[in-house]
Amino acid sequence: MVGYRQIADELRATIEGGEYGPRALLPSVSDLTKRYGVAKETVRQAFMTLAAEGLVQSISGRGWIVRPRPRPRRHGMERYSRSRWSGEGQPILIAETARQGLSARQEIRELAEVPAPEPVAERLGVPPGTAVWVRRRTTFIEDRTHQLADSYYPLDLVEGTRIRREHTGPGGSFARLEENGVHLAEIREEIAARMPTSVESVALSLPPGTPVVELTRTTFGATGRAVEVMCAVIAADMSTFDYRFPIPD
Amino acid sequence: MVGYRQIADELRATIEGGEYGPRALLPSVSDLTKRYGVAKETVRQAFMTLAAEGLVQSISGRGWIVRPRPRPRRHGMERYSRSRWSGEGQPILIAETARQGLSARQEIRELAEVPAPEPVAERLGVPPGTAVWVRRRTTFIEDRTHQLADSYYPLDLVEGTRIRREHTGPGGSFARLEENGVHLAEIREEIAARMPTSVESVALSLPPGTPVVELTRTTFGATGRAVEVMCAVIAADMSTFDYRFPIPD
DNA sequence: TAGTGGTCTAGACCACTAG
DNA sequence: TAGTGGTCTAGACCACTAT
Repeated sequence: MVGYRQIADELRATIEGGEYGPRALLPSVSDLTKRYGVAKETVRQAFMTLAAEGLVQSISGRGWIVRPRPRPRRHGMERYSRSRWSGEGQPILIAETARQGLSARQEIRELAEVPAPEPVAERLGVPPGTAVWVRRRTTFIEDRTHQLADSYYPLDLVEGTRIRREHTGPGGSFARLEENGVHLAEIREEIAARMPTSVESVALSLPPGTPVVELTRTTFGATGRAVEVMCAVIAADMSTFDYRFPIPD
Repeated sequence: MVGYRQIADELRATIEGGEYGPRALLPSVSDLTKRYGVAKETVRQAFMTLAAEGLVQSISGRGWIVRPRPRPRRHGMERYSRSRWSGEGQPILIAETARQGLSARQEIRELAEVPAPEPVAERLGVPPGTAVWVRRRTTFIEDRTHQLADSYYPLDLVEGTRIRREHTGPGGSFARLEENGVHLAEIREEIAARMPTSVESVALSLPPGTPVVELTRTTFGATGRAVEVMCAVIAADMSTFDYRFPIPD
């Protein structure tokens, strides 16, 4: 008896064998029902299995195609280089993508004073619920939604600065923090991966079978104080992260 | 008309609302078909949707449960500290998990001389296809499969060392490389996330809806030569990665 | 308009678990 | 043995695309 697994396995093998390139139209469901002598739902389940693996994608009214793999953008440590954002620099993300020949833009979703969520409070070193300033923004690369990023700041550091406004000015919020007397010294990045919630899936227009990377960045001043915590949710198929460090003692 | 999306949305809301804790048994499919007045397959599709999000999991003969989220293991840079593996140390992974109060073990899947795959050759700085030594191993944490890790070495560095054997001895392969005249200096880690292939899914016994993290580690000697490339595939729900670094100039 | 996939039904048979 | 989910069928109706 032919089952959906077998059909999925054979389709997977032919795709991975290179017979169908990115965006190539696969045999239609009704073709396959005839070829295997099974019901339509059985073939569909095979396709759904591959979709959950991120291998294929259905296009309304056309059929199933091999899902194109976007070339991922590299997030290296050098994107934080002081020389890029001090002086006349641009915000980090925009500057960094421009260097890679990609267009990028961002939209502010919210600017507000909110109680610090627990993971943020912990990293800022304040009691949970302490009022903090949040900038919630959505960034786009080549007009595809790329990440949802929420940056949290202690209130005293953003008081009277352009961090509270939509446009933070040349060099972005890093430059504004330094103008406000904070010398930025160190970055901590924590990375995890998971499947998106349904809200994120819509907001990032993720095809089924695309995980997200959760990046939590904590920025420290020279005194060791945490001055910013950014929580970002990033489409995994558009990103790789790159770190270099000496072997610790 | 009640569709599978609506049923999925309502189930998701009650789960996220905390009504059902980890491993709690959800209402059965036949309960829900009665409650919503729909066919069995419709309810099943709702559950399948949530399974792909990693929220629920079916248990044969029992029903659908809320999927427990394993507490992830933290991979910090300090796991590479020289003091941990020089002298009488243990291999890095085993030592590191022991510090976190977890049992770990590893099984060697293959020890062989193979042509370097392209990504490995590129990082080792050799032409693709150059013969290299590979150690393929599977690691387990608390007896759950945790990662598939393949380490590649230039042949001249493993000649006559215990890196070619199943047991590399105290301090693991890092210690053996240093004995062989390489002073280890720097680590590069590249991280990406994706859905597992079907092979990985079986090998790591991943529940549906669990992504994997691809970690590519390159180890450099003091002269700048790449002396090891490790390609690891890790269950994402068991891992977070943690980096700290000074803001570059 | 013909062909594509998306959703849903009502019922069948299976393997597995629990009492 | 009764209840659970897993798979499959044959057919229905829908929205969408291409021509």
